[in-house]
Amino acid sequence: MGSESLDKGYDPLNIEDKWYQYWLDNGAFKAKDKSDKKSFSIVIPPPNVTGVLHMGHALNNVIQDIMCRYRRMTGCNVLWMPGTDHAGIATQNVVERNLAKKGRTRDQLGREGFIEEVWKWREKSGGEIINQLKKLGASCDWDRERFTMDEGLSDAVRKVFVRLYKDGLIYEGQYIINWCPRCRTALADLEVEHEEKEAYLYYIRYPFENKKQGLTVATTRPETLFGDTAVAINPDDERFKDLKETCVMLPLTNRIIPIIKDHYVDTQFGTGALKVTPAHDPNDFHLGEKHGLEKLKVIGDDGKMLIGAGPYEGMDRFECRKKALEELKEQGLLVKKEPLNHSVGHCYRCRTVVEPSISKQWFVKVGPLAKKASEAVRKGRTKIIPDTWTKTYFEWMDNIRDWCISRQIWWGHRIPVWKCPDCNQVIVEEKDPDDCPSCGCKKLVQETDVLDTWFSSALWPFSTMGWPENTDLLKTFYPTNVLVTGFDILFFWVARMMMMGIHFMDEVPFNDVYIHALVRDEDGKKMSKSKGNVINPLKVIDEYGADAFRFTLAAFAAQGRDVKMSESRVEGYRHFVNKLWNASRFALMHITAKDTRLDEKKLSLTEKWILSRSAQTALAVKDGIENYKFNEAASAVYQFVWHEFCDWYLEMAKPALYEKEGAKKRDSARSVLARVLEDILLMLHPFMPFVTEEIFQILPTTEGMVMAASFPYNKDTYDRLRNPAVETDMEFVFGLISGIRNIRSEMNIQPSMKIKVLAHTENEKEKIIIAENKSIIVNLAGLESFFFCEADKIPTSSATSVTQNTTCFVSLEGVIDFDKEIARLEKELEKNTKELVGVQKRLHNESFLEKAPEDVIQKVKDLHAQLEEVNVKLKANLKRIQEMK
RNA sequence: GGACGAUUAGCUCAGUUGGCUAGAGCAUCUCGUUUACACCGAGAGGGUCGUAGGUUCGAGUCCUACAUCGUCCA
Repeated sequence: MGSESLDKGYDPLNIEDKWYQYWLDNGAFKAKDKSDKKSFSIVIPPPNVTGVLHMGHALNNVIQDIMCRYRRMTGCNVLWMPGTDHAGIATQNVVERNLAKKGRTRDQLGREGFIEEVWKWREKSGGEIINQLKKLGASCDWDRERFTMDEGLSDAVRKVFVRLYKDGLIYEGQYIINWCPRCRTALADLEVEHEEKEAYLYYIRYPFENKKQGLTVATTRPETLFGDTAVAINPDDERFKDLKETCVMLPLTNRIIPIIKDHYVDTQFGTGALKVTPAHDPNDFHLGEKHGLEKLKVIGDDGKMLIGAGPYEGMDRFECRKKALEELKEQGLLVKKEPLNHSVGHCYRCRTVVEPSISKQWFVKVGPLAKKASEAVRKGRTKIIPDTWTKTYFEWMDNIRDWCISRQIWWGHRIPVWKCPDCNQVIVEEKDPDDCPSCGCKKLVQETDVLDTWFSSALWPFSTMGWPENTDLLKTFYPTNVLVTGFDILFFWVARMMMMGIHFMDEVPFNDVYIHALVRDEDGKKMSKSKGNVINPLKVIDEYGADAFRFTLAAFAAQGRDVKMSESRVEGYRHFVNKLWNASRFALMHITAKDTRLDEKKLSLTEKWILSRSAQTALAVKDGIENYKFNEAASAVYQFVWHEFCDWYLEMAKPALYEKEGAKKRDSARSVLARVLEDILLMLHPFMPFVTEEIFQILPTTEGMVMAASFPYNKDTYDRLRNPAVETDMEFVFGLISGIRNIRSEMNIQPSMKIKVLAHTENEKEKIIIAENKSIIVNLAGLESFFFCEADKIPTSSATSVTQNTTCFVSLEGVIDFDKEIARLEKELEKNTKELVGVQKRLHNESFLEKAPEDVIQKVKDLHAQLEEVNVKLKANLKRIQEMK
């Protein structure tokens, strides 16, 4: 299926779609309901059906995909369960807006007609995000895709509601809740976003009955005064100790309200007198309950004033604030106003200022559920990573308030509660009842509210696997291994899944929760449409390819730190994809189908070295992915591929590959090249699935698809190939080459000019390494000749570089610049001396020798010997050159 | 007001249980088209690791305080 030859540059266009389809056709993403293999499962955080792919989704799903692809390569039966969420309020808003364009409203359609309209919308344009996830390369088991409004999931929702109700964990009650006057629905506490706003604190005088003086209260919301049913003061407040009056007159009305005393009142804030509006403020609500005050609702569900506001009835709440203030001023009751910053709650779906309002709603009593969910994390049955979020989780769980689950919208799971109009019987059942079980009345009325969307998403880990049936899927994959999510829905979703999972499955929904960072713009600002700093992931994919984009996300996804995204970074990693592409192109010029046999006993130093490094890198990638350190995995493989494989190994292998050292060496080089390249493709595949599949399929030495291949780490191979001694020897060779290159560069010797170098060393091992790797040094340092020389035959007119015990003399006859060489050596000597002094200081410190561990002391001693050796040689070289001048 | 996080090279960030001569990428400077790649190669410069104390033989790493920035909660 591969192309016949590789183009000079990598072009992701076409290639990506081709392989994605190929994987689908081959069922590569499919999970088995039952299998002998080890299972690994993740449920996707279901994106809103209204959603379009943004950077947050991209990061979230790339991380999941990396893990899933990796686990498949280690032989697991992997389930990545995909789906979308019906997003009650958001979806209803979208469909309503569409209707409005046609000049229609949902009320005109009626409930059933409107819901039909929503389903039509969903068929046509809902779930576009699923296709976008495919562009990313997400390897979800798409045949199992679920939607929270599907029949099966809806049944689960109903069952859960009924059971919780019967367990006494769901109740209906008249409470103060957060009301969005635009969405016309209740919101949970969590769904309110607080924002710091500049406003005024108004001081309003509430006169005593004799119309003299009175109490001055301070408020930011004067329009609520119509709902005041008391004024509260602190009984300990000195200012009011002589107060005789028990009542005040409520301005702009003719009502008289009592003065109550309560320690709750903050004597520091405002005037110490607090207006109490139980129907429109959560704190006042509790104060009202305590003192048996009337709860007078004066702001309607549409945000307009109710009859209690007298002449202002029907006026918008903010307009009323303005008008009421004017009137108060006129009457001389507005004492003063001062600027104040305070936080104002906004609807998280439409940004409208939320109105705390009293209303009849359904609640989940979360206390008992939260306790178990909290315990599960405390006992380590679920681990939150990074650990810092654990504290946040506990804080929320331990101070949790009941969860308002009813929403006054139409799109969602309708609450399975019926009331009998005749006998007021409440019926809560899984199946729609025909008649009242107590009086037989047939005109039962179903609750009109629907459930909070998060109520159904809380069931996601088991409802998607077929619960309440005890399916094979559940047996195989529940609890899931890990949940990957952003911290913004830790409470909304993760915490609630924990509660529901434990309650209904008797088992936590996931072993690990990995919380990743937020994706921000390059200045670290949150991306938002209004700021105009949004980067569209699909555009990035179009321009740079999904592989480059994925690798960028992985490389920047360090734990606990936000990802700052900019296109130039993606561009950088596109270069990496291209580098891999070209290295493969080079390899393909040499490798044939026969080059699969690797004789590990007949390898050269460089071959042993690259195999050792490859083994080490595979381990680093494995560790990185398994420990959620994706950036470490990514950078390990990046460093290896670019700077070890390409920069060193390929260059060193060229003479052998071009058959300058005989057929045997050529074949060995070929098979090592084939092997290492294959390992690279395998370890890169979780990060860059497309380009690795393309190359893998073209390589003559590989079979099948890279997606189904085995990850190149296992303990036996690692122990056999990893060789630290070889790495040390190789580094010595690199040191020699770099030393000579440095001289070439500093002395402005053109790369095309071949030079003569002599080496002197007293160290036998170094002599052997040099002799064995002579041709490599000659090639990579651009030498004309390279020989050993004895101490008495040291060339005079040469620049020198010291590597361990070896000194290289770079012959510069006629072209040597003595001053330059002296300066160069002095600089090196200075650096060396500085280090040497530091090390000596430590070795002369008795407490160091006494208290430091043995291995550390030995290390320092070795280092000292090394430095001293080099020091002596540098000095000698310097002296010699100074005498020459 | 409470909680958490950040502060390391010009920029973006790594840096395990303290053993470091503090790393990488991008950017900068010099040289160079040698048949995988100029989306490239070779070489170089650049940091008193936010500030002040403390613990320790030894601190970028641990502790305390402060400063600046950011996020969440009230």
